[in-house]
Amino acid sequence: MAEYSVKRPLERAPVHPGEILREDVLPSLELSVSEAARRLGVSRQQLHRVLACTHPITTEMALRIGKLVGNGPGLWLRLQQACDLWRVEQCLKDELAEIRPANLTHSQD
Amino acid sequence: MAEYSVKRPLERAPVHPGEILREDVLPSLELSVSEAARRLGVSRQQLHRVLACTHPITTEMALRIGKLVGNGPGLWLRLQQACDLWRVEQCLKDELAEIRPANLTHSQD
DNA sequence: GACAGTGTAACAAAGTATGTTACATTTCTA
DNA sequence: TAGAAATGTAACATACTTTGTTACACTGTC
Repeated sequence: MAEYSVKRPLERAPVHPGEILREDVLPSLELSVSEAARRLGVSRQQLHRVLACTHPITTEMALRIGKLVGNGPGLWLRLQQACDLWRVEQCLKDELAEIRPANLTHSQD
Repeated sequence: MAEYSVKRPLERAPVHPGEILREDVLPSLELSVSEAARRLGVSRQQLHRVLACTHPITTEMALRIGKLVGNGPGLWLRLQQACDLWRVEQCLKDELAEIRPANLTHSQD
């Protein structure tokens, strides 16, 4: 049986939302980078950085893109969060290993 | 009938995750602020800022807290994201109103 | 060839998360 | 009651990050 939505450590980095935006969304909307940036109200370079996956989709960016695309900010934020989580988890692996989970000293009353 | 999980603009700010941590989680674990900070590997002041809801739970913080509490980073990140979204949406309301949703010029082939 | 779109880089500016230090207040305890 | 520990609060410095601006080279297309 398949293990649906089982959370386990990812072995590869999640897809950056900028890639989806560049590969799928903008082409299907027939929007150029320049025009998309203009309509989003950000600079062309900033959008380019996101599409090149060198910069994250911030909360502000997610709101803008969600409005332009029409699906809201949720999807873009979730994708970005997965990327952040993976990256920070790598950097922090050693430090996290030293945090001992706290257990309740006695059951709730 | 209740409107389960219907996404509509929130009229009040969501609860900051620091409040839940301070009011419910740390007390039930019988952890003082100082000891929790020590076990999390952060400064007492930094944890205090989170508990006082003046600073956000970053991805790094969520990983630390999730490890200590035992439930993983997801819950804390979702709560924080809701706060971020609400705050940025307020500040950006005027700018977002000027973004016209892009519609497909013709149906997919 | 002119021109618009794109990729890339360097730089500055603004914001932010965090640690450190300091001090006052509260709470526990011996 | 005196002292110690925990807490709330503030100021400061540091490092990092997001963003805009400017500049330049490289495509395409008309």
